[in-house]
Amino acid sequence: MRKKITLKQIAKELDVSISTVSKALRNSIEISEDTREKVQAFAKLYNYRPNNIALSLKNRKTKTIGVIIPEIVHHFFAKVIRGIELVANRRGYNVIVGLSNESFDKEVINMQMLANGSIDGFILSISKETLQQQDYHHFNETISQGMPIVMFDRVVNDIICDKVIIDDMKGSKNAVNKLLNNGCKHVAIITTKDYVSVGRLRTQGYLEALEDHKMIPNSNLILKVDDELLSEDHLDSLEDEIEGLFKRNKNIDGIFAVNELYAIIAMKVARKLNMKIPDDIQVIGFTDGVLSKHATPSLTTVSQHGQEMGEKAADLLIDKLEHEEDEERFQTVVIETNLIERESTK
Amino acid sequence: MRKKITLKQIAKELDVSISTVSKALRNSIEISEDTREKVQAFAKLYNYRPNNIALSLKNRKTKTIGVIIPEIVHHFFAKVIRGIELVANRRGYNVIVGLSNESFDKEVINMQMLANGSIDGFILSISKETLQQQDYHHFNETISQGMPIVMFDRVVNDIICDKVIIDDMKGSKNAVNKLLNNGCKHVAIITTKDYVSVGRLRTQGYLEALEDHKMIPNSNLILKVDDELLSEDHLDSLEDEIEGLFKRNKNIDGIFAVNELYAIIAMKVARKLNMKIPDDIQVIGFTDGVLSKHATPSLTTVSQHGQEMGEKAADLLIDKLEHEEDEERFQTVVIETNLIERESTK
DNA sequence: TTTTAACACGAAAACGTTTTCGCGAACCTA
DNA sequence: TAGGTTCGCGAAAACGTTTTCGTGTTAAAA
Repeated sequence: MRKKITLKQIAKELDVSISTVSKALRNSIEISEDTREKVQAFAKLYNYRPNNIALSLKNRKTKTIGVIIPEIVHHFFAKVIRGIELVANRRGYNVIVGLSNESFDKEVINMQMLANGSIDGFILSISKETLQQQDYHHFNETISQGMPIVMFDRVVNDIICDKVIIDDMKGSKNAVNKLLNNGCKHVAIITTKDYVSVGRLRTQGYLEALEDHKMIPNSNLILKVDDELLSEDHLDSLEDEIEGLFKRNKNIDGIFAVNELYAIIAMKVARKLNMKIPDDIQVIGFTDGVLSKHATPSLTTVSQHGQEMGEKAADLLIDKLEHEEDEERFQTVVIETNLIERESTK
Repeated sequence: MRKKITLKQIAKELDVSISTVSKALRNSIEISEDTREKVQAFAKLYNYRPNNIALSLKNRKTKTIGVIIPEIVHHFFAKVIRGIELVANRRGYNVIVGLSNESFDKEVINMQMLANGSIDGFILSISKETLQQQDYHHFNETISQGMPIVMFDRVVNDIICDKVIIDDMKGSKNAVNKLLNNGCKHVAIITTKDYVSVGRLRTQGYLEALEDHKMIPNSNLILKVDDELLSEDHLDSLEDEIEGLFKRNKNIDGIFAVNELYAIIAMKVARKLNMKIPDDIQVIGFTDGVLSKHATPSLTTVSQHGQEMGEKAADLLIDKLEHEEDEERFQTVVIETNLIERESTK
């Protein structure tokens, strides 16, 4: 077992000083060609690589960015990470991942674990519990210590930092417009409780689309699902809720769901009730995941461009890290959504 | 903006030495109660936290583990990461993620980026390209530098290290047995080219199950899909290939697919050809992902327990990191698969 | 030959910790 | 009072780098 070699060991072997070795490896003109070649040959032979930790300590930057997300087994977040990793790597950064698991405490702990020198900045999406409790002190503290944060998707106005979001309202408005233009007269929405900002905004988009079409929203057609239902065991009761929605409103001919799963389950229920998709009922979901693409019929959906969000977030963060100039200028980047039309709409 | 405070600054403020501050914070008995309280109060006030990088350098361990996977937008790998993160966090470790994107070069580069002091050990699953080229020097070099590796799922015998795998052969044998016991007479398999070890093993399990039932394998019923087809654009040709399989073998009444997507597409094709599932044809997939659960009909599948694999891998690695004793003993842990029966089988 | 300049290299500090060792002061024991 | 303990604290080394500055040797200029 050959442990990693250090400058000191090279210096000793070659009977020169550490400084000389360091300079020789960095091709300093201070060092004679002779010595330089000797040192470089030796270093190559022993496969010398500078120790990252030592560099981090010296430079007081780690070239590592911390990513805190609520959940990783999730198509959207996975895509975001892929985007982050892509540009981080391209720009010479590593990515540390922490999962909050939608819990406030885990979010705080994870951030503390990383904020003590391990990383140069954060990219994160806020956990549901944090959104619910509206306790953002850990974000503000981190920022006030001079560590930049870029938030994506689930953001909040109270925190002043760079943000990457989609226009949830516009995206869902487009989707609902599509349904209405396709002739739907009774479009229902399956959404979440309001404290999830994206749920609230998407509901708003739905309402605006109706308004534009001079239609009066019918509260019976708005189903606000309790988020807990997403935990695996409760899928059945989610199904029941949706079935209830259909049965109470026999005339439903369009469904807009604020996420993929809701839409898929809605389609399942529709099928069970012998409604033909898209003839009797048209369905649009949000977030383009693997389910939308491979469901039968495949699902028309609002694409969120997770990877692009990740890339943009990473670029914003690294820009901030590398140019202290515009330290105090924060931007909110809006990624355009688009409607991917598939078989669930006409 | 209050930058993070250091021992040195505390020492200066309180007019004591750095050593005293350090000891006081760690409750050393060397320090008088007076001083201790004074220091701790000050530290608390300024929210002092030891700098991780400095600790890493001093202790020559980073309490960070590096994870290299081929792809993150993938249910199975995401589950593994979740498992890794879970126990890593519980045991005081961070997780750095690198994506090889199924490329040999990116795998090598990623490992080099991390192996220079950034992490204490690796957990990884080998990229397809690496498997194809059978070039494992980067693994061996890393190991010979004294950095432990735990491999999961896609492993290879040539490398001596801890491994976490499933019994692919047994899992698929069970699945095919299920089909045969359910009365299928002509079971086809949709698998990958042989260089993907898991594909090869699963094919072998299929053959063994046939043999156990005294059935003679029919090469027409074995479809080896070129992996490139998985790249998004080629889904259509994958569908065509499967349709060809069905049309050439009108008597197929069972399908075993070595992954979820192949199974889903097979079901799609079957439906297109007006075959009823599970009456005319029964289908079983591999890897329990979101598609299997939410497809219609839902898919019977061999569950791979990704999260458990991740947890086990992390435990193995951290055990090795923290107990140098059994440094030279390596184990291969086999996680049991089980068949999740759903609507696609009788 | 003397002064100057260029050259080649080494010493040391710094990044932020922890820990070993040493040392002075105060206290106790004989 | 002399010697020994205990107490409380500080100096310094170490982890592995990079970089600034100083210094001795040699070659060029006067």
